[in-house]
Amino acid sequence: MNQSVTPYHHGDLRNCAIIAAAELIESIGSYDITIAQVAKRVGVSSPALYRHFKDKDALLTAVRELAHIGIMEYTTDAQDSVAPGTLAHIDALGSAYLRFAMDKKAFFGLMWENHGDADERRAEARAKRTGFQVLHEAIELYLRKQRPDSVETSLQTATLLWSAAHGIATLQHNRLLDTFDKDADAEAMLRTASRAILNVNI
Amino acid sequence: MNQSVTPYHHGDLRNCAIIAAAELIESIGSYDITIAQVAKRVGVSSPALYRHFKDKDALLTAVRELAHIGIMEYTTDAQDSVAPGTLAHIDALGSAYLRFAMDKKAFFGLMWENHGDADERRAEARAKRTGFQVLHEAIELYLRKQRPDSVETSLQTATLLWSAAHGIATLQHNRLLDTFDKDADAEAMLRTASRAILNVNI
DNA sequence: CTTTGTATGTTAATCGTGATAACATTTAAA
DNA sequence: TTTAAATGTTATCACGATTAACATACAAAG
Repeated sequence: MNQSVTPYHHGDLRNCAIIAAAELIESIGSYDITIAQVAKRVGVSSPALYRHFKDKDALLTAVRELAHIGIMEYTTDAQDSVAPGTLAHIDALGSAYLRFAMDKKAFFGLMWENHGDADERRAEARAKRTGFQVLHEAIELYLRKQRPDSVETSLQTATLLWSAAHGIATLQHNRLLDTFDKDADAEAMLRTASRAILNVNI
Repeated sequence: MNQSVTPYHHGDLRNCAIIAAAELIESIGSYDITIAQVAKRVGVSSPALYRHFKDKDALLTAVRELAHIGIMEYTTDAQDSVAPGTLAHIDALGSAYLRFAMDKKAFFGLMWENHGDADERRAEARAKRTGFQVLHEAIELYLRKQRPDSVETSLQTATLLWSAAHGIATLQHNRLLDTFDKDADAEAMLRTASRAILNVNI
């Protein structure tokens, strides 16, 4: 006869908690959230979350995974409209990175926090490497076509370009680009950097 | 007749607290410190610190100022041994930035946390701009001598080079350079980036 | 079916930490 | 001196992360 309202067992608490945490982070624009807030959002008591996450950091690590998926979506979308291995392809990847950093500020910040135990760290490093490889392949393809004599430097070039993109994204994220150059345009900067590093005349 | 041991009034608590906090941060390699730890280190009760700092963040902001001074020292030292406006000068500045990031990991991380109220933010932005101007001047001088037709781009160039340096420093700080390219060498990367962005043949 | 163990929730309680309140001691100015 | 302003001290709070102790549901085994 019980109308089965809010059953004792949630059924999918782990996933719901991760999503709730992500929504919360997005809505307040900061990853400074509390377990209690997440629990409340899912409609469960705080300690319940500890059945699914070792500690608060483990929950945030799970959210970081979502963030990685999110940035990967931006990346994938960006690639849809460009020809593989072109300069436009590389630009699109950079642009996607910068847009993710600005659109999802809190997630972007969270992704580069490094906490968590050794295993979590390893898993994250893997996720980042996977993202990196997309850029690496685009650059390798580009070099193969345009600068075949420089193909063997593709890894270093990709690492350098990622660094440049990351630096621009991070400084913009901290509102420092404006501080240095009030007319700074992150995307234009990255295009300039790409061309310089790929040694292409504008 | 009192042997004046630990007088009631400390005398210079504000400064001592800042230094104690900095030492603590350096010693544990993290800026995740507590007011109580700092108070204990100075030999005073926790609430005493609140007579000198609005809150914990205000203390950390003060430590950040020290960090800015520290990076400025690295920068100044770096300039001593190079001729102004040369490529070597620019390299030296970049190298100083990277070395500070690795030598003083916790401080470097702390410097880019952005918390604090509006005033504190403004003060920090000013400090960062001051540091930036050192690079900007070096680049302007360099361009004036080597690429006079590009002098008017000095601000954009400086902003871009800072971004590259920051990206490299940050990724190295997070152990990601190794993840992407196990043979990555931060200083070499930055030199490559500088030359590419300044459009100089190696 | 029931029994029973495991998974998963709940409420109560602990503990660390930032912050404030209320009170004490110095210092310095009137 | 007397008094006000600074600067310390010892309670105390509030909050948030955990953990403890207990409760309920589900699922496998007899």
